[in-house]
Amino acid sequence: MMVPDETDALPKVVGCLCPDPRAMREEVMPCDLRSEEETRAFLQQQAARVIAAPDRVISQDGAAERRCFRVTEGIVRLVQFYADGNRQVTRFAFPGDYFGLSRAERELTAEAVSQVTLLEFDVGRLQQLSDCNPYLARQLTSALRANVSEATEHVALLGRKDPRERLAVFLRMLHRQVGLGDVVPVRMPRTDIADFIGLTPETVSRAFAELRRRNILEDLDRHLVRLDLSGLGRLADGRG
Amino acid sequence: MMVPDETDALPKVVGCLCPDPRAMREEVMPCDLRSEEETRAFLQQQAARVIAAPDRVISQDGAAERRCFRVTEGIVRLVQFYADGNRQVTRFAFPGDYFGLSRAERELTAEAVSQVTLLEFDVGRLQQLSDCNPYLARQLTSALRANVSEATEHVALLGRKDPRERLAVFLRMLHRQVGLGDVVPVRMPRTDIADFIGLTPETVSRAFAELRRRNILEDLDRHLVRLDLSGLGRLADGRG
DNA sequence: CGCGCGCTTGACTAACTTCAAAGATGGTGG
DNA sequence: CCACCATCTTTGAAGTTAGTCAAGCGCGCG
Repeated sequence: MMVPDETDALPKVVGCLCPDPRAMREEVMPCDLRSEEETRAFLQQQAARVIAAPDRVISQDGAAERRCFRVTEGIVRLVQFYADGNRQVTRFAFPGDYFGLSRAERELTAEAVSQVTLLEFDVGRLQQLSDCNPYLARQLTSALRANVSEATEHVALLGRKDPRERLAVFLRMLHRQVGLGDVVPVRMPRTDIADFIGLTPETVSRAFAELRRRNILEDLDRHLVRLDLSGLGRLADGRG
Repeated sequence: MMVPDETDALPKVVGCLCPDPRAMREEVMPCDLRSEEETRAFLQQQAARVIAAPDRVISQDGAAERRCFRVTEGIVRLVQFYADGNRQVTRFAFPGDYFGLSRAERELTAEAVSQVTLLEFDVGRLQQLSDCNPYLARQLTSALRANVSEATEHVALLGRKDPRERLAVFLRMLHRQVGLGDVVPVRMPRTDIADFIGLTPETVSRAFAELRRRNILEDLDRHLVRLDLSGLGRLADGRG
């Protein structure tokens, strides 16, 4: 759903600027915060806590115009639904990740993959706060940069790779975000992986089989795999 | 190419913070800038001017570790090269766009599509400046948000769409960025479009033919097309 | 213990890529 | 000014690969 009026374009700087914080003196000013810890604590107060059970919708299709979230626990998937019933999983958000910072992400549907807890913010408010607090400002730009990096890698994954390579890149991303040594918990179902890497669940299953056969992947448990990281990297980079 | 040490993670806030700009008093402080215009002018001074002829490399494969750019004129493509000779065009940058703000983008190769002029910055320096100048800070976060939105749309394009739909989404993106009414200049060659939307040049050509046949697209000139925007939108959204 | 859901595997089909060649286009030099 | 050449684009035919349809398996839950 397009919302042409709401863009990511440069907004006018209004409200709380650093040198001029007199307007809202009755509350604790973000300008007064002198450390990351204080900033974090202050943010907690600004946020609403949200809990969602697996497969529940957290925010729907742009209905939450101005809300963004920070994942505290669990995994969230951001999904684009198409008229023909197809889905595109655009992103998985893990603990610590923000989502909804950009317009395009707010137009997606956010669903809980696992049991999830979140903090919910108003984007505009967050932006205002970050004008006068460099700690928050850096946290937001950092989140956005990570977001761009991930999306860039996702694009590379989807563009010109065969199923094995796609799965390899996906598992490498997963490893980077939630890996413990060479062990990675794979909590999302095959259908979510399929809609993330642009394949059908059947093809994903075959790709898993192929990685097992090549001894790049070994199942430790239903939702836990051990990876040969160098082999995985070679495959992911198209040198496997 | 992975550079594990250089991440998009939250950096420590050091150097120029708003309330404490005493350290570097001999030069004009960004904190002193009171408007977007002054900020823009100041930035110009901070930047190196770069010119590149069509198909010339602007920055290679992460060699420019800390440099980012702002396009002044022309079109830039950000490309990922694979061992097998394949390419993925990750992004086209148009006048006004920044690129290289995130780690992943700096690891790509930037090439001129057309004759190009750019401003070149040091990312860290830009970050520092933005700590004390909310105008610049907003410009950067705005650029990053736009970046995320575009990448998100690109992912949706690549995931679950047939060639006609991919081309439709691409043309809609192009229209949004450089369109004039229902006319859009398409300056990049078919091979670049192909590597952007994850198809071969032949398939792109066939997709163009299909759009022409459906009267969604009409050639005005070699590099200029007129679009039926509503038809294009339907097709792009999978309702065509 | 049995049912349901998700994952896996197999056979067939459809779609995109590949390979090949002809048709435009623009730039250069005679 | 026109002809020629290199490059890019379009079109056609054959080949691969992932999608589709269908059935079987296994794990977890009631």
